[in-house]
Amino acid sequence: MLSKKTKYGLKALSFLATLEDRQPVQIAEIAKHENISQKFLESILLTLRKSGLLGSKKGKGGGYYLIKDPKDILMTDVMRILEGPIALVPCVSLNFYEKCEDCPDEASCSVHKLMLQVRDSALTVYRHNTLADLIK
Amino acid sequence: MLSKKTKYGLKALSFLATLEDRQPVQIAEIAKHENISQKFLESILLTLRKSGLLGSKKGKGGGYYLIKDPKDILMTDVMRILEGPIALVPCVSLNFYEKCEDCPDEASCSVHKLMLQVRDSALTVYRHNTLADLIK
DNA sequence: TATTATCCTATCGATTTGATAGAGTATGCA
DNA sequence: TGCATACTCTATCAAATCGATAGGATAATA
Repeated sequence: MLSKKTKYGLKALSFLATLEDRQPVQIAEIAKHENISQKFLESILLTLRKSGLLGSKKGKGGGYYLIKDPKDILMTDVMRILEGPIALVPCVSLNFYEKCEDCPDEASCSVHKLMLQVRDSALTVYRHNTLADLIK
Repeated sequence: MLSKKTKYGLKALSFLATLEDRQPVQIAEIAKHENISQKFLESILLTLRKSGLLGSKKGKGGGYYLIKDPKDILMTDVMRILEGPIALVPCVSLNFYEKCEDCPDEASCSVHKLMLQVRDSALTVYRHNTLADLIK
């Protein structure tokens, strides 16, 4: 299941992408527009800023804004920042690899074999979608 | 993330599928072979039996066994039984559909659009894999 | 200097997860 | 019949995660 963090983050990014200019938008405005708890959204936007997708400005006239062009923001990056691993098990993760302690041999593991395919199919989707694609 | 329930369930099914005959196999034997907590596995096998994938026999010489041929057991079914929805959000689920309360219009929702693609790509994988494919 | 709006940490209740305990029930066999 | 075996079922539990909230710190604007 997709976490609400990811869901809200995607919605916030999409909203910012629909705006013509790149002027800062207040958290309150985004939260209201997307029906999201403002305080919860605060922490999400902070994550997105720290990972380099958003810029921010404090004080009057401040808010959050996209740093890059929506067509240059890949879903692979967004998903990894918000949701974490794209793979369903750590032993098939490219960016968050971990060995299973109960599994003696990955090559002969049926779960590994299946989840490798699922990961690749998801990766294909995320690699072919930018933020610009989502708001078309 | 894949739950351990699903992971263990898949491993148990795979183990049973590798056996030539369809004689009952004790929980203890499966648990030992796959390094799984026996009590936890008990509840998983019970689920698989109730959903029609496994048969069971009580008493001496009892245990669990596959009812169908491994090549007739689709991963779509196995995943839905063990893990639940294949979709990452309920609003794009075929078998567990639920409307998002915060989203006024699915057609214009960017999350919906992306998750629809992810669901379809995962479905394709699960539909093309049977239990027989996993143990090859 | 006052106001505005992000930054950051800490906490909290609810839910889920993985695991365990133990009594009940059906089967096979002597 | 009686006993051993192995699944059946319910109840419980600790730990982790999730979604959300509170409140003060910090920086920018006017």
